[in-house]
Amino acid sequence: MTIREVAERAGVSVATVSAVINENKYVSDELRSRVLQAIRDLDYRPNRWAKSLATGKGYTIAYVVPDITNPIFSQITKGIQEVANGQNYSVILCSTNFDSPTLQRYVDWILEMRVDGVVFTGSHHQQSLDEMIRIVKAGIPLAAAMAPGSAEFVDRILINDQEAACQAVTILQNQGCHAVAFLGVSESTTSLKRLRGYQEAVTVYSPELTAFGADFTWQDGYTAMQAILSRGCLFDGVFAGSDLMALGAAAALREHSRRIPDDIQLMGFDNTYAHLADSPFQSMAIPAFDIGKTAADVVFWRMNDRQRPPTTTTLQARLVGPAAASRKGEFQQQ
Amino acid sequence: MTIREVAERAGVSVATVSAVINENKYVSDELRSRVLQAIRDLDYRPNRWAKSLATGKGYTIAYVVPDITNPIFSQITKGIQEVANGQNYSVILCSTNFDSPTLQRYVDWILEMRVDGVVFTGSHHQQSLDEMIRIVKAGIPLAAAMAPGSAEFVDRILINDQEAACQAVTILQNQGCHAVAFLGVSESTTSLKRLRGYQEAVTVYSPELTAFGADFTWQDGYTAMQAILSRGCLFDGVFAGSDLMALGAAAALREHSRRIPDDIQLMGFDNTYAHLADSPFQSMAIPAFDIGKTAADVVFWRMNDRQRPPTTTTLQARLVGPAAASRKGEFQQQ
DNA sequence: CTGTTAGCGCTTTCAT
DNA sequence: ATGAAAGCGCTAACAG
Repeated sequence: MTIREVAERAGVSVATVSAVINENKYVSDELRSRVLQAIRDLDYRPNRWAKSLATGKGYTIAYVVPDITNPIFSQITKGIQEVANGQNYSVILCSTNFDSPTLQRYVDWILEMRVDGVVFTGSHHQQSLDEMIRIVKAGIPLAAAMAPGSAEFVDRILINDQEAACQAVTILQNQGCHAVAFLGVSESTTSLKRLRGYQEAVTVYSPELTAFGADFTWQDGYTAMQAILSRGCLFDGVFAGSDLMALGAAAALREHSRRIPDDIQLMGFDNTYAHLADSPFQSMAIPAFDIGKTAADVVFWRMNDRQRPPTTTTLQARLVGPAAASRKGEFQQQ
Repeated sequence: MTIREVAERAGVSVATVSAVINENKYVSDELRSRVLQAIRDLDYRPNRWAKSLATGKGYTIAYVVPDITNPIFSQITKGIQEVANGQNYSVILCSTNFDSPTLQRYVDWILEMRVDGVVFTGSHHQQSLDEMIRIVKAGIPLAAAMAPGSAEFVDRILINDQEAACQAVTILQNQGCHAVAFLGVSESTTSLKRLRGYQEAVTVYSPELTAFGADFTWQDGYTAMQAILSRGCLFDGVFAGSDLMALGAAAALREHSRRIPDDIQLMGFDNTYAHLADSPFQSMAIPAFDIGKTAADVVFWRMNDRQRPPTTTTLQARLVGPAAASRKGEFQQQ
């Protein structure tokens, strides 16, 4: 089913058919309706490959992400989709599963596909930076969402980690906490920023109230909390690096017969699971959907101005309390 | 950067360059190395659009999904990716957010893109069926994962809902439960199958031990559990339609001072959140990753045999208990 | 207003 | 073993 067949059937030239489809040239009503009829008769659909080849535009943007299973990242995906689809672009998902060869293959593919733009959420590993460089060098607009600090050569969308952490701890203090523990992740620049915010908020910084895991998982939260508990120091608040860590911490606290929120105030980060806990806790919500939207906006914006120096957009995390939390988890199977 | 420039630089014809790249014709070592060198020098990458146009193959398969945020669906995505990438195909994500126009736009797009295959997870609404029909009519191989029963005209990948439900209830009974309550979803064929399995397992079927929500959410589980509790009938086990429902049910039970698992044995379905609960419960795990893999396999298989009548593949749900559950939730931020 | 035609970059006979 | 050239389906000057 080609444009030529449509043209023949309608008794016009291919140029006319093209003009009708793209509505970019004046065509008499007479011919237009004949063409439209032929298109319907034949159930014709323009071939995107040919169109892209001829125009040099693919109308696709790629989203590179380490793990689509992560709720934050799938929310970001949604945000990207929302604005991309609004501009008639489609989004190609490149989920690398934290695997180097996979990441590299995807970037190769992105380069071959002549994708119009890329949103990138990577890790702090060097490879992420290298791959971003390859994309940028190829002249493809790229926005890095929640990128590590070292990615200043590219448009970035960040959240106010330090400030948010400071706010979170301050809120706990205002709610009556005298000593807030901090559960972080070593080797994470994000966690480091939050630690700074924490230090900013506490009047005196006691290292024995902090503990660090290898990652933002339940297990890391559990272990870190145990570590602090075993030190025997007093505390009445806990600020965890992620909701999953908070959940792990809650389990550890429970084993030590500390009650939430009676004995201990718990605060998570990212608001992915806070409302599902037995004793719902507060959490600083990462505006993941908006991050996605903003990242896509930045990509489109960059498409029209390739010269401007790299930009940084900072979005605000916001507190979500047990009261405010909607318990309506979305889960539909069919 | 075109194949012609590479050819000129290497002092050969474009046909030779093409042959070197695709390794499908004999080329002397001499020329091959000159070509490869030129490719490196120019950092040349073949243009996928042109290639696809010339060959009629796009090496992409699309995954249509109502909501990528749903952990089950993102697991399926991973499975699809795994096999697709293994065959050098890429996966395009079409997340419709349960929105009709979006779904339609995506299918239009799939048709224009001349995608090589489609994996479809839809709802039980008529539109899903209609869109699947459009795709199939266009001659594109399509596998429906967890599709409603009415989609027999297409390759399907299902799970043994009825049998799994029967097993789940039987397990509860073997663990000492005398009366198991059932929390389902009205208007869901999946839930209906599970209800049948439930009925199969219980010796006497008491409708007052069942309740149905509008969806598989926390809230629905909470409300349904409340409904049963308010009837005052005795029960010592609960089989919920999803882990989220189970979590909601747990909250309701807690409010009525019923302890898990001391007073009540709780069983979820899908194993998405069971291990995160305060009192971890059992759950029938949906093999989502395998569903994705199988669906993709079926698509590839269908690509090579378009005549064979539609197939149905059934995968087994399996029990995951609190003991077996790994508490290592995956959650990495950066 | 409409049609002719030359590409877009790659593959693939078919000669040589 | 290599190259010339004819497409793949569409767009966009350019002519009329």
